[in-house]
Amino acid sequence: MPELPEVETTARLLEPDLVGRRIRGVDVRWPRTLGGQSEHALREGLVGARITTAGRRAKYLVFDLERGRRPAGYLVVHLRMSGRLFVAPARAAESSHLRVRLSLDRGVLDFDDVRKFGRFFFAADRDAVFASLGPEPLGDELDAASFGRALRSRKRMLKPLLLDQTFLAGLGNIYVDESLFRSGLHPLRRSDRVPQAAAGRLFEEIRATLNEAIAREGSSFDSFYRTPTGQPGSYQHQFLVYGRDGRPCLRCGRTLVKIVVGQRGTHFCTRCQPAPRQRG
DNA sequence: ATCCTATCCTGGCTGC
DNA sequence: TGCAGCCAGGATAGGA
Repeated sequence: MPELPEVETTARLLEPDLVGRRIRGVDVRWPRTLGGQSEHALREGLVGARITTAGRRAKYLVFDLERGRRPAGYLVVHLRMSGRLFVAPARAAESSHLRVRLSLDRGVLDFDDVRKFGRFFFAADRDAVFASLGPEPLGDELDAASFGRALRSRKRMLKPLLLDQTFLAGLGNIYVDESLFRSGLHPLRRSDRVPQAAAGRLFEEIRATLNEAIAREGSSFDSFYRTPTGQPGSYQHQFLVYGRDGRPCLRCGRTLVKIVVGQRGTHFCTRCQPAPRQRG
């Protein structure tokens, strides 16, 4: 599933083909992909604009637009579960679940999305879109001490808290499970009962996990995530716990387990991640 | 404040 | 073989 590393990879690989391109036309095949925005508004925002950057905020792809050297809003895309964004030659065959196509001055930008959860829209104001997002785990506004303070300021289980994009922006189910295992923290531990040393460890393991996943262009273990070049990522080969329930822990050998927390499959080792005492 | 559930969706899988 | 039913999951909304 596209989380921070997959979105970062998508932005990086799209950049050379997209930056400098001018948008000529907009073709919407599944209107709900616009998330309530009208097709007219999308067209008004995009047609004639030039793409000047390919970046990421949390799990959103963000493309700066310009008209005559003046900033002119943003193209914002969220891949959600199964979205794929890639540049193709203008006459290439359409992918099987095409939702939006932008005609460019060179080729097309296609948004393909099997499950239709993805979003693709124009935003005049970037802050309005991202107002409720928490800090970037790889950004410089956060360090181990402030992350520890943030954990202590909440009274939630670690797993749902780390998935909460208003608390920390960019983690999803896979990288939360991996980071908790690497930190030796049980997913049901209460955030305000994590000692500072362990909080600092968690912070560093989150960053290390994300950086390692970016270096391998993300994780591809089902038919969904592929980079814009169509290649799978390779971080799935590094998974320590995700999807490994029933198999031995690579650290201690105990059989890994899977439970459901907040309706999310949660994978961990009962020995390496000891259960919290009493209720948290 | 936090938790829980439902919603959106489809393809792939299980079980009969 | 066919088919019904279930599952995965990011974000969000509404209720407890």
